[in-house]
Amino acid sequence: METIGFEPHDHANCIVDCIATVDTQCKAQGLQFTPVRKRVLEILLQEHRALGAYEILDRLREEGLGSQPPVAYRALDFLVKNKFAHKIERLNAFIACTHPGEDHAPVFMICRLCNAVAEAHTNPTQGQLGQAAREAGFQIERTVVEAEGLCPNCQEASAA
Amino acid sequence: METIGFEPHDHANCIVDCIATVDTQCKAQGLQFTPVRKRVLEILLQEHRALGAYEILDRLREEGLGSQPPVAYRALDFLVKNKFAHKIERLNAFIACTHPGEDHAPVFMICRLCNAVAEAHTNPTQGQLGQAAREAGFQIERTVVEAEGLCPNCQEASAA
DNA sequence: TTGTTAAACGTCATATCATAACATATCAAG
DNA sequence: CTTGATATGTTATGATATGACGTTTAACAA
Repeated sequence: METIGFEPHDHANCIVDCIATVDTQCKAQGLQFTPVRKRVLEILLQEHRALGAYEILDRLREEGLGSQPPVAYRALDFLVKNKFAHKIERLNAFIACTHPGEDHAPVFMICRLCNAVAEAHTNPTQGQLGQAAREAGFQIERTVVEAEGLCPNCQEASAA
Repeated sequence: METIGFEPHDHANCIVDCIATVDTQCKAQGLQFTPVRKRVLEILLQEHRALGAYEILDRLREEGLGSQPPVAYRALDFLVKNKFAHKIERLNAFIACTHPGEDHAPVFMICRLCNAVAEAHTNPTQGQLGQAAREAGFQIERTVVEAEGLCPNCQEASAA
């Protein structure tokens, strides 16, 4: 289980790499990685926090890439559907995926102070949720797993 | 780990019992279980599915108990804050708790066909989410765990 | 009982999040 | 270079949620 989000890292590189990976995957799968879609993913990648659709729309508008809500929502739908981004249900907001395109069941940790969001992965059929589902005879198709609390940096800051 | 929601049960009784339990707990904790709050909980208990705030508001309006959104939202806030009800983030909707007042970390299974919602409990600090949090140094305060899929009844129905 | 204060309620207005519908434009394949 | 599918631009509206403020009610001490 690896987690990306709270530690410092080579951010410029992470953006470039991620865009390149998605580009490759779109070509391989016959998906159109259009300018709006690419720009939305770049905007998401620039922050390791969740952005609301209208925050994204504001930036697109400044750049002349679209000014109406459906423009942002359609790009986000594309990214989410293809697992290049995720929706954080608790925040009604979106975040770039740290493992673009891989079929996975993400788990999020949301810092309530700095709004950073870290993504980790689990196997949904294992663990307590999987056990509860088996006991209930429930067939899981998708999972939403989000924890709110304090990231390591903000724990230190608030202890001081 | 016990789960309530997909099996048939004595529903009238479950409503009465739950209201009585909440009533007792409110008295013990000095909370005001007002008519609007009680009625909202009853409305939620009548269904084992999640109801939107405006669905609840519609019913309150029919009964003359309030007609503006804040009436419903304030009652729901009270119920959620005191763990007498939960918000299902994935649906932006609310459901009565099956273990009113107990301090617990609920887990939900949402049937995408019949919209039934079952609640189970886990220990958030254990399991894969707890492990991911420990590895990341993240301090969990609240969790949102929701699975979407098919309940036992709808699996049978769709297999037929 | 009454005065005081905190909590709850009624209401209006508005903020925030999201999509339906339809016309136009672009792209990939035959 | 046409055709069909996909993507975009735009208008309008639907759905979810909260801020603000005045009034009412409840809890409680004097």
